[in-house]
Amino acid sequence: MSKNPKKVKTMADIARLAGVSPSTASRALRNSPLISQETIDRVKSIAAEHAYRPHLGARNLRTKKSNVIVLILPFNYADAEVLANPYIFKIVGTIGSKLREHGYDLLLSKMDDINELIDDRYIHSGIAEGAVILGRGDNNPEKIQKLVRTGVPFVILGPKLDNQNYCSVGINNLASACTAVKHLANMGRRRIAIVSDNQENQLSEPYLRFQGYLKALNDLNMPIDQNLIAISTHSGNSGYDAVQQLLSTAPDVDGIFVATSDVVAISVLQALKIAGKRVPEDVAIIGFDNIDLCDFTSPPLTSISQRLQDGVADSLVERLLDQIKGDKADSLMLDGTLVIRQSCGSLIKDFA
Amino acid sequence: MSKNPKKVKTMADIARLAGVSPSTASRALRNSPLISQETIDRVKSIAAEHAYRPHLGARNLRTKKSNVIVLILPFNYADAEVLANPYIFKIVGTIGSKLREHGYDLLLSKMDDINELIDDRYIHSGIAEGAVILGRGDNNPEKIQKLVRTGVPFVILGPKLDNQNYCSVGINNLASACTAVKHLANMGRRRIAIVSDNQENQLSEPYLRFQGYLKALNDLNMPIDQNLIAISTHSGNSGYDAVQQLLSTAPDVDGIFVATSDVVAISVLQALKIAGKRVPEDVAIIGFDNIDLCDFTSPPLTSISQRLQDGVADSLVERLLDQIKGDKADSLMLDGTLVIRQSCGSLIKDFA
DNA sequence: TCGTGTTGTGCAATCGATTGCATAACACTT
DNA sequence: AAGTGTTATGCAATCGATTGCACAACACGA
Repeated sequence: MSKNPKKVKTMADIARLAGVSPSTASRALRNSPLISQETIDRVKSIAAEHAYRPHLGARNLRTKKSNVIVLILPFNYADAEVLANPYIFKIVGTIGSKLREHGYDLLLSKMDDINELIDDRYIHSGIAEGAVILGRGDNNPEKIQKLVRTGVPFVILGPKLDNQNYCSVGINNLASACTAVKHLANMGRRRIAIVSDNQENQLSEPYLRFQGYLKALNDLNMPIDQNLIAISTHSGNSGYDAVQQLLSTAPDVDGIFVATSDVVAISVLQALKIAGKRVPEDVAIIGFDNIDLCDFTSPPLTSISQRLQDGVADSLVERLLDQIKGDKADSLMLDGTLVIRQSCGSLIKDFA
Repeated sequence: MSKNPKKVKTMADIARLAGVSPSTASRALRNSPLISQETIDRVKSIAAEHAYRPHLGARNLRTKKSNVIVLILPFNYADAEVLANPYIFKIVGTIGSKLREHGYDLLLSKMDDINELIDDRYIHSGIAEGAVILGRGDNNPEKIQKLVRTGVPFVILGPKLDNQNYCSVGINNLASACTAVKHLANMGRRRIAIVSDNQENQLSEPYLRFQGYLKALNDLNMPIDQNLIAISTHSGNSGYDAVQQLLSTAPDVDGIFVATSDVVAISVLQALKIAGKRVPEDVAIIGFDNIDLCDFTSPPLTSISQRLQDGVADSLVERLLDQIKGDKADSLMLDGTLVIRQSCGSLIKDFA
């Protein structure tokens, strides 16, 4: 509309055009009760006419807010393996959506060095106000404690640990794994294997899931057999190796809990078929994450939902914003939900 | 180390401790040749001792740089359908990784209103310096032209259109689709169907892929049969409906080019199996995107690679940074690569 | 000894919006 | 008419780092 909108950039320009001071213009644009309605209307209409937008960098500098949250991904950007997991993507989308409702943008980062990233590079430098950390990854407790001491607001997506002095939101990995394994047993499986990834870190999710597996067997008075334990990476083809191993060491395996992820579970499914096993007739499978694709494998894959849409994302965002406001935030741990499809041999279609 | 690191926050603090002026401190920290080596060393060691980090918001305000690029996702954050597509995630990871190498961070956004987002909310307000737009989405050419006129640096990931006056980087969708269909024909298929999504926008990728399908049939002197044309959404189960339709209107279909995405192609694969069709013996399939999962379906899915890792991401980032520097950037359109696996009935394992 | 360079530093303005404080304009009471 | 409020506005400092310009200190040749 206007001939040269390029000329009008700052609030001072708007103020000049409206015949008021910059402070009045600032207040008018923010509907300050200090300013008369007449002035507010005039300033606003001039601002609108020139498509004026405040410079958020300048505002942020003054107000010490940035309206940005860093999202720390549990891996290197270039790490195609884990990045290919649709579950991570779902997390990004769901949490991003919630944060946006509160006026926050999401900045992507990776977990090369959690201290460097959060403390120095992002928060103290004014880029972001807080962080969402997707899982503890390989970070040892000391590293997280260093982060806690900086006072940076953050929430970790993951299970709550014993004596934890920071905020996390997630599902009970141990209990959920236990539920999955017990379900396989309830369906009549007696030789239940686990496929899991690196458990070096005793506080990690893989470790907790493995403990859940052990607990279930223990509760059921079933023996623990090393031949039924296989290790995977997060790669989409690591299920092949795991199946090969299991079929050679325990050819009578009749159930597999794939604790790593659904992505690996799907490759386990394929590998079993290639090996001539029927799923679920010969071998039942349960995965972890409940990705959308579970509905479309054959047979559809039973899996544990981390309840992103169903409490976790909302609570996580709420608790992060609480901390930014200066309040303390408690951790939250929900029970995972077993979403039953055909791969586990159940006839039940859905499970409350 | 130091007793109260909290007290030292700004460059003025460092300057005071070093006994120099803030300007000298600033120059020292940036290795200005104006400052003596002795002073540089002293200032730097004091800064290091106090773990000082410059406030990037303040720097950005002064230098008018933000080192942030907005990534416009081709859908609403909350739109689970498309978000579940692992291909999008791969894009984010690959482009994010490249940008990081150049010191840029990635801010996520969605394409609710391309004008609002880029022109007002991000670039002119100083949050970001440029944008990467994942596909043209539903934006009509006028909208993109408005964006062009604002002078905002951006690159669209997608094919180059005729008479295009802005920068895009991507593969030739029409030619790639044509290649796929011709490959099916070369494998002896004579009743080749297409599953494609919304083609309302005549400049969109679905439209171009459909044109490629028509061109291939035309080049091969094969008839165009409306019964061989099915529409899908991006949902992971929309392949079911498409297959149902095709099998009823054209029961003799022996090849399907799933132009929408591999995610849909996978559901087409499942649907065919449920319908009792063997793949590739009865029906051959080719998908689009070449997602990692293609290796793990049964049979593995032949697909068209958009060459993200292989030219597209690098070129896109390079051209965006050129524009930010003030240079013009040409568009680039590569040929997609047909990655041959078993689903198309080929015996060839890989294709150069 | 007086210019003329060279080198190193500091002053103060700047980026653009916000905000504490002062004050002007006006009404209204006693 | 003087005093007390109320309402609306402007001045100037501020957030923290950067940078053009001025200038001090010193060396050097003439």
